[in-house]
Amino acid sequence: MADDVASTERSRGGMSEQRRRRVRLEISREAARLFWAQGVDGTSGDQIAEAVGLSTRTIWRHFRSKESCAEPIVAQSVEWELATLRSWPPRRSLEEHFATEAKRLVSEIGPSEQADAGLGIKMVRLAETEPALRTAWLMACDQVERELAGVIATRLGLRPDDLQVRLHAAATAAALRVINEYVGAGLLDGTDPRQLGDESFAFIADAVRTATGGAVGDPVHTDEAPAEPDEAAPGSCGPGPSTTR
Amino acid sequence: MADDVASTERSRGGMSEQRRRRVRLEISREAARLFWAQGVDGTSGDQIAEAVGLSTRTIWRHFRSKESCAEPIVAQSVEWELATLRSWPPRRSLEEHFATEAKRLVSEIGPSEQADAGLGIKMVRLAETEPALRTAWLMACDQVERELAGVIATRLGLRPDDLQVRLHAAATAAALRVINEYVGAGLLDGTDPRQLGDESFAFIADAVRTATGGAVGDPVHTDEAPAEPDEAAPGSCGPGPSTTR
DNA sequence: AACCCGTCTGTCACTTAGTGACAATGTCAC
DNA sequence: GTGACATTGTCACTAAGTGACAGACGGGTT
Repeated sequence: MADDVASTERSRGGMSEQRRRRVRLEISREAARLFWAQGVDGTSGDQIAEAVGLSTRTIWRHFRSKESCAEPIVAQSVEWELATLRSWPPRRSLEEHFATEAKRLVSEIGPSEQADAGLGIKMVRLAETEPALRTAWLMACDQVERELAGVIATRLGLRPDDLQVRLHAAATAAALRVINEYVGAGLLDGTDPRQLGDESFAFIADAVRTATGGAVGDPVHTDEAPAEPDEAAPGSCGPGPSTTR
Repeated sequence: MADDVASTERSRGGMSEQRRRRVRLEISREAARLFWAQGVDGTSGDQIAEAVGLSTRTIWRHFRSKESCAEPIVAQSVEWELATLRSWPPRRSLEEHFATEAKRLVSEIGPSEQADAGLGIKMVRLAETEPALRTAWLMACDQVERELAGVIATRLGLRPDDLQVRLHAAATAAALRVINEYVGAGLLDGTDPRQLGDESFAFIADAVRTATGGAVGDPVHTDEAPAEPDEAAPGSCGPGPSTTR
């Protein structure tokens, strides 16, 4: 918690990169708290600035608009899914990978992360009624989509801007968004977090397979011998969901 | 062409409903034209008002924000897809329906509609770089998603707020969005519209099947005897039905 | 005709989100 | 230390958007 900025890169031109993200996150926390307590319209830039202890001008230096103040806290709430997808080894199935990563996550999470996650869920909930916030949420999902395109492209051996890849990424990201909204709503309504968490892993794996027509989800063979000639023809019949559980 | 407002409903409170939509569309046309010519930031509310021949105050009476001025023209550019999905008879396949509707559309389209469609495509293109406009585009896609939920729910015999339906709708809407962006970019780059049009129909049908894991796209049997036992269990473990709600 | 009534619109004053410009401070490199 | 650069604060300013009031249009009643 001490001001140890030693080990971080600050190659040239100030302590940016890392410190900037911390400041943005700090602002975002306060903004989200106020948004949830008083609504977006009921919260002014001056209030946010005062709450975080900075001048209003500095707030606008870090965020281009009031609503976008919520972005970091929202982005962080999907960051773990993103990181999980990013670190998905080619030779593992989605279910396996999510199961192990989820375990690791549960053991590593601290109270601060938990609070942030709660704020993120609240922002997603607010986004359902506040169009201004919906932008922030959809932007975060947009980012997920972009990252997913990279992941999927790698697994299918195609380029990230390939139309098929983009379609898969978009469908998957949309499904993830719906699941996040569903799980978030459940958590706010008091559903048992543990059960909901377990459910959500199954949901995610299932949704990814479905949204990509079964093309993404199974282990892939990197070297050669595709052995799955069905991925190019997205016909009606579903793929064999080899539950590697 | 004449001011025949007779046949239209004006059940309560003035000629609204229809006239209001015309005014909004008129504003939207000019706004889109200016946005494309000078960028969003380079266009002021006063300019839009002057271009359309109204006072600035009236613009804000019709639109809650500058960017949202683009919404009607964007919404109209996806309206035909929406209408096509909406009128999709249960017993037909998606390919059949889109093919006949596309023919009908080509014969019915006029120069005004064509101009509007061009503006819509330009707005979608602009949305890739102008975050303010991206909101309008994503909002339109959001509307598509909602309508799709209804369509899919009907075809699968489920409720529109069923999680599975929402997942299918979200994935499908996302795929449609990507196709629209792809086709729009192609049109602006000078690809032959006819060929691109034919392509897009195939894309859409294909994408809908893929995005829903094959659950949506085929004719359905309304009365009974599903004859397609694969649609209920789209993945490994069917978590959906046990909604703890 | 005059009259009323409701809606739409314009004008103007006003709040607030967001920017530009400049000065003050703080930090690193030397 | 001093100079270069980045961050922040202060203040004046533009532009988005709202509230309030008044006039215009239009249609129905007598």
